[in-house]
Amino acid sequence: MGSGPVDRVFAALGDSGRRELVREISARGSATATELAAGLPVTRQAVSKQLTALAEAGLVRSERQGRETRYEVTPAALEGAVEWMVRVGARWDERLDALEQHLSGGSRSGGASARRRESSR
Amino acid sequence: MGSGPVDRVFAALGDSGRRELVREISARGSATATELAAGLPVTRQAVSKQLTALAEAGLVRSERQGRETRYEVTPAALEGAVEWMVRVGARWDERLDALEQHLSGGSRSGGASARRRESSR
DNA sequence: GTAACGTGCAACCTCCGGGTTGCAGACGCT
DNA sequence: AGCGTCTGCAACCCGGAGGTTGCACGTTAC
Repeated sequence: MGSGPVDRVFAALGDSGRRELVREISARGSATATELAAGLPVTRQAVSKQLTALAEAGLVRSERQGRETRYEVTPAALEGAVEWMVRVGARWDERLDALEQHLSGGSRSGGASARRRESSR
Repeated sequence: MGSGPVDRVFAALGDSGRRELVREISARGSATATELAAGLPVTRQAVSKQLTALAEAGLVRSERQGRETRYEVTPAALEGAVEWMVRVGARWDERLDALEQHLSGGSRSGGASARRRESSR
């Protein structure tokens, strides 16, 4: 049923704290548990535990460098989740087109360079 | 921070049971709480409660017809979630291209016509 | 060597969300 | 009207997830 990797991704992203972590790591490029915990009202262990969960979901990747463990996002895991959403939506094609336009700001050639960073809130 | 509508969508989709409900409603086109509960090992009230949560997240829409309340999916709410994922991914553009190819089976010209309905399970 | 930093593991606590039971209110049918 | 069905609301139970404290191990700096 839903025991595939997609399930883990959704479950992992279901928590706002973990989402915040992913977002923060994505913004910094990479980060350690201690670094992330410094800017949060929680303990390092809590962050570490969440990072483990995210890693098991395939959303982040841990890499030990010396005495610290750096984490970086691995967006590949999101593909399955997106696909799931696409399957759920009935007439999605038009929406996907609109989404491309919306995200790329009108032209898909620029790509990452046109990436905008304005917060959604 | 993450108090936007996107947060609710992710939180709602974070539960496998709710995901299953969305999936089932999407497959049937529309359904009632009692109908859905019939094929599940849970009570009608449980389903109803989950449907309420999904409705608050904007993923489904309730509409009362006579004495029964039918639910149908509203995929529009997923856009924000997808956009969030896109923002998280750094070099996402190539992945998005690959995703389009993957989803549409190679050609995006057909659009809705190329939509596939084979279940993933 | 030893002190300081960063990490991982384990036990414990607490709270919230999913589920259930029970009941009362709508609506449809005859 | 009277009965059966579908629904919504409220109170309650319980397991698990997120968080914390405490400690031990590896690593870098002095």
